[in-house]
Amino acid sequence: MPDIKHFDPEVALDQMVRLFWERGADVTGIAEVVQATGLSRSSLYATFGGKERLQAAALRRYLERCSRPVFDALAADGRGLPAIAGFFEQLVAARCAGERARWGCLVTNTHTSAAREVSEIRQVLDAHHAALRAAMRAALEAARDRGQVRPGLDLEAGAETLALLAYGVNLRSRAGARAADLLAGARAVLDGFTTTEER
Amino acid sequence: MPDIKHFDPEVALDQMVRLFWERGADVTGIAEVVQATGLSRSSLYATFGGKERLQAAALRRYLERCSRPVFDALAADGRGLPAIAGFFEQLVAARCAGERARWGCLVTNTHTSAAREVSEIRQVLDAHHAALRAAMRAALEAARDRGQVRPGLDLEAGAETLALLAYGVNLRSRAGARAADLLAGARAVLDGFTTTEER
DNA sequence: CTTATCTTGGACCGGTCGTTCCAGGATGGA
DNA sequence: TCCATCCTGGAACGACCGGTCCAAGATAAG
Repeated sequence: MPDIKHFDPEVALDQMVRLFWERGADVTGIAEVVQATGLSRSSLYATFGGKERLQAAALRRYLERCSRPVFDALAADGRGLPAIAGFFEQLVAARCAGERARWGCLVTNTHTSAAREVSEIRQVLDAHHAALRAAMRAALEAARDRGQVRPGLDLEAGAETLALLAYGVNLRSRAGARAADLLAGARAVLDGFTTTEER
Repeated sequence: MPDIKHFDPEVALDQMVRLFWERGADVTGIAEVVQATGLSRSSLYATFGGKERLQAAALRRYLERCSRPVFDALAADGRGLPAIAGFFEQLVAARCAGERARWGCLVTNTHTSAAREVSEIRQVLDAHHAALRAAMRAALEAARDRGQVRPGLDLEAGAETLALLAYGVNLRSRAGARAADLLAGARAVLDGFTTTEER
């Protein structure tokens, strides 16, 4: 029958994620995508559509491949507050050191992108927030069941707090914040959620 | 002697702040600045320099006119935790309602801009963070002196926490977060900082 | 009024933007 | 092998980008 694609769309998506994440989607031209993926404009447009669709597809893939696994692990981790502390330690380490230091988080970065008005992209932003908040909520519930949490803490509000904190960490890390500051900021929140006995 | 400027540079700056803030500096072209200010390219370049200089000047003006007064008021407010609570209530209200709803914060938005690498701009980002953190620190000290703060709270870390939280609020508000969620998130942090008696 | 100096409007520059298009190559069933 | 179908490379599109330039206008000291 017809010809078949000469490339793997998922591999191409991974390369686009990397590009949009490091450089910023708004300031990345199609020519750069062509160069990074090795594809031609034709293949790009035939497979994904225009630039907004490209950005949306890359964002979805980031959520599924980078965010979701971490969220799922956090939600499934039964240790309670130590799991949340570990989440932030891993986060700060990934944002401030290694190959992706100072890249921030693609979802966080997209919050300020012009494309945030596109409904396809806004939906991913909202889905990300809901998933992050749900994972935090699950970890807080485990903490409450283990008696680690101070009485009177609203778990829903606490989950929102931790999500907002993660956005703050991602944002500041892209501008070169020091890991120690970010870690101390996260620890102060968790200490405030802890029972006096456990603290 | 020579001719004199036919416009007020500060008024023009205010119009640029508004433009960059609402639309995003990266995706705003010089032509839009020309239209918004009513100036010609010549006057723009003669007065401010190229686009990065424009962006830096607008960012500095935002800090001085929008951020600094609020920070100063917070630092001077002796009420302690209620002052911080009031800060977040005002912040959420300004970000989620009124003329500038969903604009976020120009400084927060600039953290993900391509121009964050420009040293002139990075300096403003860092200055903003230092000022915000110092104001939070001052308010926390007042709270400690009034016995509102739980024993063992590291004020420096707590100030960083509150600053990160503010960035999170600004970021999420630009994507349309609900005011109630943001407020609840802020309140949970402050509750965690409060002594059991005051809570 | 003249003159020196600065500002202003707007044409213009090369380059890049996102997008479209088509000729030619590759594919696999008949 | 032939053919219908799809994919690919690359040229080309108009629009816009940030930046430069200069003639004409405005200004105020002499």
